[in-house]
Order: sequence, then C-alpha cells, then structure tokens
Amino acid sequence: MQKVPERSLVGMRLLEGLEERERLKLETHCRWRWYDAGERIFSRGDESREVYFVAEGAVNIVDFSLSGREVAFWSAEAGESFGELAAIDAKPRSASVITHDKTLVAILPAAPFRELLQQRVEITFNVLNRLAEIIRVGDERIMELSSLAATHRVYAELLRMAKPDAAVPGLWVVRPLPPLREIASRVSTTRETVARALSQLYPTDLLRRKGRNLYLMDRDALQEIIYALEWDGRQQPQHHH
Amino acid sequence: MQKVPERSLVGMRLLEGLEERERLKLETHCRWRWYDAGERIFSRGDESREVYFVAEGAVNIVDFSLSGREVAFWSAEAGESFGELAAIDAKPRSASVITHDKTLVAILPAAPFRELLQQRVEITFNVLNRLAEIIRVGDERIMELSSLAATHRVYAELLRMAKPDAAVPGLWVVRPLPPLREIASRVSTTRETVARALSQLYPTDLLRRKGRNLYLMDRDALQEIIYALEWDGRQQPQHHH
DNA sequence: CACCCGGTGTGACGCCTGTCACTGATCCAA
DNA sequence: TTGGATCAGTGACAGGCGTCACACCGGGTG
Repeated sequence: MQKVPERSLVGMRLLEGLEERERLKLETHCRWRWYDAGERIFSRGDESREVYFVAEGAVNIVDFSLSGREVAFWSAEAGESFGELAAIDAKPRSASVITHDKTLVAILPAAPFRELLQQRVEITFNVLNRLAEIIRVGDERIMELSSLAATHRVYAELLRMAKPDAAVPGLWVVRPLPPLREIASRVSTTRETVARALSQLYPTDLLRRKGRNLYLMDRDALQEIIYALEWDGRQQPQHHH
Repeated sequence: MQKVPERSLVGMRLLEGLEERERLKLETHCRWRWYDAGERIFSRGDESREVYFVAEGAVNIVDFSLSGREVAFWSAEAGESFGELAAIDAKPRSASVITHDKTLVAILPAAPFRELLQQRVEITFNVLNRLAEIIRVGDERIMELSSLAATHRVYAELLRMAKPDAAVPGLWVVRPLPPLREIASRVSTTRETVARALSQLYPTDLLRRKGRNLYLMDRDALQEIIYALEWDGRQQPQHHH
C-alpha cells in the first residue's frame, strides 16, 4: 500500500498504460516537492496550471465559504492526481488543495501534460474516466445535500468510510476515525451535529466506538435507517392532492 | 438563435472543429427522434450508452430523491449534448433526462463516439473542456448548498438567469420567468420558499414583476445582499475562542 | 507536574424553512 | 360562461440544526 518515496511517476493511476520510455520523458518535465501536513499547495482562483501527482502522503481538495466554513470536495492519496481541470481548460483553480499529511508531489506543467494527451489516447481516456467519476460523485453529493438531513448525511459518510473488518465477517470498521470536524466538512454540517449523530446511535448498538476505531455492527441496518428516515421523516411524495 | 430542424450535426458545440467529411460519416451512425415536451428520454440507472445531441428544443438533466423531490442538475439546449458520461465510462446513467420543450435529438451509439474520440484529438479536447465545465459548475453548486440559506440560493439563481435589458442599460431581466417550481428544483428548495423569497424583495424595489417578466432593478445590490446576509446572518467565522 | 491545545460531548436557544392547507389568478377548452 | 388544471401567494406550525457556551479528556511539552 505504502509507496516508496522514489521520485518517479510509476504507479500513477492517471498514467496507467504509459510505456516506460514515455514515462521517463514525462518525468524530465516534473518538479518534485515536499509539503508539510496542513500546508496549502494552491488556492481557488490561483492562476497556476500545473498537474500534480501525489507520490506520498495525501491531500484534501477543499473550498471555503465567505464565512470561513470549509467544504471538502474530495481527496487524493498516493498514486492519484489533482489539478487537471486548470491544465485542461486554462481557467483559474476551482478549489484549494491542502495537504492532509506530509506529502511528496510531482508537479507537471500544463504544456507537457496537454502534449501527452494529444499523443497518447489511452491516457486521455484515463483522464476522461477520472473526470466522469468526479462528476458522478459530485452529483451524488448534490442529491444528498438536497434530500438528506444533516444527520443522515453523516451516516451516509460513515458507510462510505467503513471497510470490512479483517477478523469478523459482517463487521465494518472506520479506522482510524478522523476528527469529527473533518467528517463535518465532507457532508457540509458542523462538528457538533456529527457528534450528536453518533451519540444518537450508540444506544441502538448499531455503532460502537473503541478509541479511534468506530465499528458498524450492522451495516445494512444503518443503510436502512438513512432511507427509512427520509420516508416517514422529512418529506412525503408531493403528489398534488 | 433558433435552429432549423434539419437533420444534421452542424452547429453541435461538442463537434466544433470536425471536418465536414467526418461529420457526414458520423451522421450515418445517428438515429433521429422527436420527443414531446415533458417526455423522459432516459432514467438514472438505465443501461443505455448513447450520446445525445439536441438539434431543437431543450432538455433538463435531473434526478429524483427517494421521496420524489426533483433536483435539476443542468439543462441542454439546441447545439448542446448530453449522455456522454455513460458513453465514456460504460457505467449506468447517472441522471435522468426530461424534455423541457418538444425536442429533436440525434442519438449516437457509444462505439462510434469512442472511435471519434480516438481519432480526433480536437473533439476529445472539446469533451474534456465540457466535463471540466460541468465539474466547475457542480462544485459551485455544492458550495452554495453548503453555505447559503435557501432564500439566498434563490437570489443567486435569479442573478444567473437574468440578462441585461435591451432597452434600459443597467436593468436586468429574467424573461420569461419560469414556473417557481422549476427554480425551486434548481436550487433545491420548495416552490413556497421561492415565492416567499421573491415577495420579501418586492417592497425593497430591487425586484419588480410584470407578467412573466421579472426585473432586477439593481443587480449589484442583489448580489450584495446574498453575501451580506451570509456575513452577519447565518454563520460567523468559527475561529476557536 | 502544570499547562496548553485540539478534540469531544451536550445543553439551551432561536431562526429558517419544509410541510400542510387555503385562497386566488390565469388560461384553455367545452 | 363554467369547469379543470397549473401556478402563485401566504398563514400556521413544528422540528432540525446552526450557534454559543462550557465541561471534560488525553497527549505532548516546558
């Protein structure tokens, strides 16, 4: 899982299918740089156009409302990339990027990136697929924001974060549980609401917390709750009477 | 503005830069079809993979929450296209498409579309740019949903819909004002809230309504209100005390 | 140890806005 | 004109959750 911090573009998902020769050539255009955890790589509105490849560490792509509220769009880990948008359409950055951990990135200027796209259709398809994925996830998010109450969005995020437990089949774990503040920014609510959402579920024994591990005792039941609550809870089908 | 309903792909933005020969060849793969206003072209989850070009009319790309609430993502008018996502990544439809008006579409199967992308890089860049645009707009939307109250989102939508008045400089018009229900679905709120948002503004004389025209008397002032209200209104910067 | 700092839990309060229920307008067809 | 359908405006109500405030906890540091 962990990638040796060699300075190469091996293993970058966006470049899958690229022959070694071309990869090496691409690397000659790259600048490498380490960022500390919590550093800002670029900001929304910036005029830079480079594409970034994460070799080690992880970053969050976020934006801030006028009031300072942080909204997390997505994140990129080792092997993933970000910043393609500006390189493609030559417009200012649409979001800011903040490192989550200590992070090593390869910085590729827009020109060689675009040249690559022109020459290697396979890579272009990788990019197309990635953008398509981003759109799909974004649409999901919009739907969630539009139709799910804050509490339910928190549960939905838990389901997304949880992975099957290695030992007990049927048991799911979020490990490590990130600071609630982070979850909040992913589902556009507040730290307090996340805390309350969890507290509300402990008594039912669907959720159990041990240190920085959060166990989902019954994933399906939790899934159920999200939708069930939308039904008899918030809004009824507004078939005009 | 209006396009003659000739059955050709001339003027399709996604195909800009395509030579006539290739365009004609592409047309041989197309199926043409008229849809009535309000018809559903495809639904989220469908397994179809065709790309659609709107020759005449307009469609809305929408999705429905479990409770039946309609959320509008965007729309496509004559010259624009939709359905590229599924053609690109071969996954089920991410949203539903419903005609807004009587609409003529050209239906291009995924295979020739992908072939086109492989052969004509210019077209691929058109697609990349379009996807990038969709992502940018989507991110804006997420930010709005996360940080603006429903009333303010309505105002923001008005600003988006308004166009400068031909006669009076400085005056902006929304013409024709769509049914409030439609505005509501674009900013994820209810018909009633939209109505109240407008009513609230009439007394200030920032808004004036004449039949199906809605005049923005002072666009900048309206803009101002949206952000001003976020400041001293809802949430303060939560600099930890 | 004492201290600070970031992360957690939870109570109180109040506004926003979704829901329900009516009343009217507008427009078109019979 | 009369009916029906869609659209608009508004009052009443209640519940969700954002905001503020405070207490607690654990871990690193001087």
